[in-house]
Amino acid sequence: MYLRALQALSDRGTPTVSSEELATVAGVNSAKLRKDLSHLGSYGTRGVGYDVEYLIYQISRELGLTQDWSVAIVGAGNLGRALANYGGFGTRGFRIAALLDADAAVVGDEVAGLSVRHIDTLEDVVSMEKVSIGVIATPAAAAQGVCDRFVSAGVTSVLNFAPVVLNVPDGVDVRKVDLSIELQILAFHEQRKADGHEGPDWIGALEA
Amino acid sequence: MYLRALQALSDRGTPTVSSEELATVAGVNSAKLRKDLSHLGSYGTRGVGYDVEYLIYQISRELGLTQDWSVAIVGAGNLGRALANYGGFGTRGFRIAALLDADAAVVGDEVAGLSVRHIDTLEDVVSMEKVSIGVIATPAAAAQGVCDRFVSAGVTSVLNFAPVVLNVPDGVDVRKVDLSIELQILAFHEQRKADGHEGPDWIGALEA
DNA sequence: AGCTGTGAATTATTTCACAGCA
DNA sequence: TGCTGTGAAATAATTCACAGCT
Repeated sequence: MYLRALQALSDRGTPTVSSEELATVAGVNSAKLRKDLSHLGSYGTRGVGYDVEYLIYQISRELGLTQDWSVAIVGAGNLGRALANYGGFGTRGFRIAALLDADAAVVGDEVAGLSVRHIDTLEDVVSMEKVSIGVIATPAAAAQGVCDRFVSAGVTSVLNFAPVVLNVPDGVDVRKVDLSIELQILAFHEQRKADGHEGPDWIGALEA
Repeated sequence: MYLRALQALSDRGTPTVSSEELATVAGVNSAKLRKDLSHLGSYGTRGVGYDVEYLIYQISRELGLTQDWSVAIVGAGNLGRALANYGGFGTRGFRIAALLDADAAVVGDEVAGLSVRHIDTLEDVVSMEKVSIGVIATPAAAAQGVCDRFVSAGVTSVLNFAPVVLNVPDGVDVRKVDLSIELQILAFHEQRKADGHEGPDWIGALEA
């Protein structure tokens, strides 16, 4: 969160920022921001604030973004292609090592400078390219199988876009992206607007 | 979260569930689950548990998912098409009312049973189809312009996939989906595994 | 003077533990 | 007996407020 706010400031050429300013941009209290940042170390200067570039570097380092991570995407449908073309990855320390698909008809297609490879090469790709994160952008039915292959090939982090819950052994991290959740949150707010804002007062919980 | 867990139980045909079971599936403490559900009302039965279907209905109603919401997607690139084809929407109370694009070359394409319409019809689409949520799946440069048009057409909820921060007037909700955030979280865990789990102990904060 | 870093105070969340109902 | 619903207790997160550095 702070990193994104800082990157926006950096793009704008801002050299330093106070906890007050950065907190406002990030939408939190300035004392909380200072306490959070203090966990990383003392990177601010009293009377001045934080050096934007230096703080970006420190947060990036803490988050493990100063090294490059290789990512393999399985599923070269619209979602897989959208992900491969997604600008945010390349510039944020992620390298798309390969785009794989089970359908022979799309194998060989050029997407984002990559040639789509057949799913049978998954194990080769993982070991050759030292893939540490596997992205599953397949139909629901294929997801668990792909996940199992990732895991046995040694991948321990999986990002799942398929609408199924994946079973994995201990030590493997799975994150599930459910695109309808965001719509549900918007619909909830939309309903509240229509209701004229009456109703229970525990809604703050959803703001995050 | 509870809704998704309940839907999984429902798919499996489970008729009732105890707070203990549902809490385990959802990954929380059972007392917390009971307290959360008690905010909606007393829908459980002592000695038995919760009726899965009834609880799904009650939560859905509270979240505003029992009415149908019309959604317009702008941007018929890979991401827009992936969203239009995303199974989760139709079955969860969201109707894709239209898919719009500025490029005349894609206008008229058939995607997920819809014909891609030209961006100039945005205002017509919003009023004719009573669109309450606008989805922006355009390149970054076009996003703010599309957002402005949504807002002046009366849309008060926007889901933004473009990697820019949108400016909107008060009363308009924007949610930004940043696909690289999920990778960053995985990379962070991946780094910790590689480090042999030493390091600061405030990492729990990222688990959510 | 202007800001950070941080103990102390406050506020919120989570969990315990059990009364009471089916 | 087996569970929910919920006060009370414990724990955690946030904010205040200010000492101390530049």
